[in-house]
Amino acid sequence: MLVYAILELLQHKPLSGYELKKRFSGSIVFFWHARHSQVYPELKRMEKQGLIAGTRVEQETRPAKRVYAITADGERALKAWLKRPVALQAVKDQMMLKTFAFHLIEPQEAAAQLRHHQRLHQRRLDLYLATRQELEQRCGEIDATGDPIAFWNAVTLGYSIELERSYIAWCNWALERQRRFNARAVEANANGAPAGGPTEGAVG
Amino acid sequence: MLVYAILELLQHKPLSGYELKKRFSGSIVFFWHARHSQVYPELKRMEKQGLIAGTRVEQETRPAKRVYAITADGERALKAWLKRPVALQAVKDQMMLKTFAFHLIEPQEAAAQLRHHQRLHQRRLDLYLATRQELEQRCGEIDATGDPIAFWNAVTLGYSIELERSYIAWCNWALERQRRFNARAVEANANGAPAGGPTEGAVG
DNA sequence: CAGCTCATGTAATATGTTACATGATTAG
DNA sequence: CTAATCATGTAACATATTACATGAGCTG
Repeated sequence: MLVYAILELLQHKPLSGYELKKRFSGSIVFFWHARHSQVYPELKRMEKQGLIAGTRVEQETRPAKRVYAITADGERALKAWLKRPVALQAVKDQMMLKTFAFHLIEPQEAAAQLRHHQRLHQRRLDLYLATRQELEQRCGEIDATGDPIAFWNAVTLGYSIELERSYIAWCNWALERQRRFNARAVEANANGAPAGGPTEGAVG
Repeated sequence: MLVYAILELLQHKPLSGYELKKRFSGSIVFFWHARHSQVYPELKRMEKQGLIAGTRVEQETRPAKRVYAITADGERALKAWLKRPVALQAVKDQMMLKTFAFHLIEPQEAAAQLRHHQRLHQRRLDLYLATRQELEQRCGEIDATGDPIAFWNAVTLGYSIELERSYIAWCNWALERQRRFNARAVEANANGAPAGGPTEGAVG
């Protein structure tokens, strides 16, 4: 997949490994990322395959760099991939893995984790919203300008924003449900009834 | 991470590698998964570390199996991990990576991809909803029973469901936006104005 | 000259996927 | 007897992270 992420970035304009790495901290990083230790070897492999072509570029004030441009072969490969249907991706979510076992820790600790996580996602949401503002300022009303690059950029950004909002809303919902759950448990305890042991078959 | 996923599953009851693999197709698979080729070696490593203990169990009608139980050390490790705050996870989304470059393919092809993807997520949502129904039937009104295992199971399931709904809604939104975008482009074309070239700086 | 950014790499390790491989038992 | 399920593994490969390593040139 990294191959295609790189081809996408080079399709806009030729870039060096270092510049590519920085683009992976730009808008594409919202749904794909890579470290330079992965990018440099990948560029060499791609050049050997003929998907990209590198040229050494001397600079006046900075050290020389190796700039890669996408080739005709590279563009064909990219377009072919774009047309192949994606399979459903498996979800991997550490926070959910933890939450699934929150019955093992104290309720207030679980709540703290949820609040902490909510703050992190709120910060990320703020970043995304700022990015969208920037995009809109640079490109104006996107539907009006008719620029398809800006258009699809806005569409993916819209997804990223929705995702963060979902996460934040889920944290709120989970906290609220937990409050109600704990209140009932305390109430049941006060009435002398046990709070309920583990239910066989809840998992699986 | 796989270590903790396995510890979580073994915390409920001892399981063999084969049974574990199957649990990874149960409710936990909605946010974590692993193949048997990863599970078996991991179990050996964990046993060497003393987090779990395996016993050979003979069976009457089936081949013998090796059942692993969590140890006191394993439980400590699991609880310690649960209390450590999670870092924000990087998003990796193939569909978004593609969508970001949809300006390179025909609009109707892009739309087909979006519709296809929406169908896949709808199927997954249906599975999740069925799972929730099952859970509610088995455990009754969860807040009432007071079972914390079932409670957190329901909370994570709620997230999975929300996630799929977000994706489906996003597909609809993207398709609708694309229709409007294309309509304007056609209109602009009819008026003799070009539909707008690539905008420098839309990416980065 | 100390610390920063630019620029590019390698090595060790960890994680994850696909394919290969084996053998028991059961149901039809 | 044949296909399916139960049960467990290894090997090769692909992907990704962390740490190590170097050196140019600019800024204060």
